[in-house]
Amino acid sequence: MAKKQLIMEKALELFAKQGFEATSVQQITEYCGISKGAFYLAYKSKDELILALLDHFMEQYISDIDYTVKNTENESLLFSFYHSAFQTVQEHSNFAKLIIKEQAQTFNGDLFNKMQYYDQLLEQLIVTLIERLFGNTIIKYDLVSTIRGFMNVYTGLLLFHNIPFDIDHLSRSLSEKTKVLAEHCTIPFFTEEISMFIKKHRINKEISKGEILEILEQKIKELEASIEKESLLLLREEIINPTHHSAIIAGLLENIRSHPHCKWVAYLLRNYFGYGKN
Amino acid sequence: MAKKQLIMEKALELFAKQGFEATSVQQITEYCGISKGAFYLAYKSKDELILALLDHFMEQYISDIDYTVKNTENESLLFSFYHSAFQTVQEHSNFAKLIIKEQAQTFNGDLFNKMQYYDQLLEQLIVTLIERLFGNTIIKYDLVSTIRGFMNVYTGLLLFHNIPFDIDHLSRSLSEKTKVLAEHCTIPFFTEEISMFIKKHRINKEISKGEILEILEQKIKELEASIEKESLLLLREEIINPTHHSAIIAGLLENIRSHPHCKWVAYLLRNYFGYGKN
DNA sequence: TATAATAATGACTACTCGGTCATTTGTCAA
DNA sequence: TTGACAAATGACCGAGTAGTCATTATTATA
Repeated sequence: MAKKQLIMEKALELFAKQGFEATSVQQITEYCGISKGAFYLAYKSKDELILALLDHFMEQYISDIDYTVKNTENESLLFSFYHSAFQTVQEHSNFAKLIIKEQAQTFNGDLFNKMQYYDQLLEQLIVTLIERLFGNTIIKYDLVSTIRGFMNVYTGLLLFHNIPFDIDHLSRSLSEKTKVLAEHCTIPFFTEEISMFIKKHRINKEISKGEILEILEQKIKELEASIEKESLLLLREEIINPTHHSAIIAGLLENIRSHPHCKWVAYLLRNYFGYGKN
Repeated sequence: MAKKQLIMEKALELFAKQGFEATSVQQITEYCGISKGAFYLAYKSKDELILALLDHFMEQYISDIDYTVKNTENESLLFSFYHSAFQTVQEHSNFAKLIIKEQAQTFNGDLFNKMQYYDQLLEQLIVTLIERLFGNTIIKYDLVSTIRGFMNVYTGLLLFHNIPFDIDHLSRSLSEKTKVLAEHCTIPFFTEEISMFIKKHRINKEISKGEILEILEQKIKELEASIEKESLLLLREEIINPTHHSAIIAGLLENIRSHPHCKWVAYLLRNYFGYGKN
């Protein structure tokens, strides 16, 4: 599906410049050098393209950060977290621009739900990170919001001013800020009550064992014979009939973690098997 | 111009729900119970309405915060700043929602410039606030970004989750966080170099004496005889031919500061006369 | 080379948008 | 009651939209 990829890449460029609404299918097809019909052979609609685009990048973003968080010692955890996040932002700056611009502004129902879903995944990641570092501090949920605030603001600067940006330095600065807040703050805004209230008003989309198997199945079909495919097959067996040592599973997950098409399924499996340094 | 006001209010409701693009003039006129023609008698175009709306609310927002900052002792300055900001957000929640949703996402040139302009005014306000409290600390510009991050995140929560929101408590919590950062952080991200770089890439729209006089003139025409009008007339004299004591000017500014139609001109004059507690 | 299967085309439809303007309605003073 | 002026109307216009589909081009197979 080289055509799908082409469309996605070119469309992303236009979306980043102009936004979803303001970019017409016509414009996309012209920019790709294909016909309108060809577009609709690849994607059923403009909306489908947008949703596919969102999935493609958010899955990478989340799974990259997740891997980093799960495989870093506490000492450098905050630094690595920020670094990984900003790294991905810089690599996929067009997508990041698009997300910032479109933010909550989307009124398309499906799109909104998807965004919220990935948003919650990121939040969950941050929560576990904080719990690992600071335990059940009273300002746990304040720290979550604070970290998100840092990420928002500095991501905006990174993307919309062409500053000579030193991500290493930024990450060091932000992890100091986070630690300082964690150690010295005494007045939380989020009470347990309020955070429960927010949690309740969420749609929790848990991914079931069946769904994971489905995604696994599909990825197995996509790949040709390779270490990755082998690993996926073994991991499938392991889900259906758990037999192996956790070290073996960890190794199998390691095999697939950096393959672009496997990142997401690796993320899902890490969570399924409860794998991680914590 | 009751018609203009009606349109603005009703349109704001729709914009907050759906965004600028997604709201048609048709829809606005139906919601107002007027005809399309009537709409175009009040505003030359949809864009003009949007710009007018932005001016109307941002002028209030900025001048309210400015007044608070300029008239609060250092001790409670941070608290008052946050409180004033969140207060206004809560009062004009529809407008705030709109701003958050539309954020940088706007591709209309004029609109973008206006947003950036008000953005810079707010930033300038925060900078002077920080200078007053912490002097020329090395993390001055980091604090600015941090504060903006706090405002963004918690404003989002305030608006999009119907939490029982205690603004007093929130403001106390955030001012503690800000102080903690100011006192304990040692690794600034913003070097003097970077902040200069950003400053350079800005369009600085200074408001001239002439422009202030123009705005004054117009406001004088708008008002009927009243203390406010009287004060405006005296202030105009003062600009053209400065004679009075600064205490008198302060008093005159106080006279007009809370009148909705004068807030903006009061803000401009406060800056023109260099009035403030600092 | 002939045939079947697949990929790609772009004119076309049905619709929505912002904006216009000839016409009608409402409101005064004479 | 009349006439003059202002306020308000909504059918209409041109431009642009997402999506369709009969037709044509390309490729693979026999």
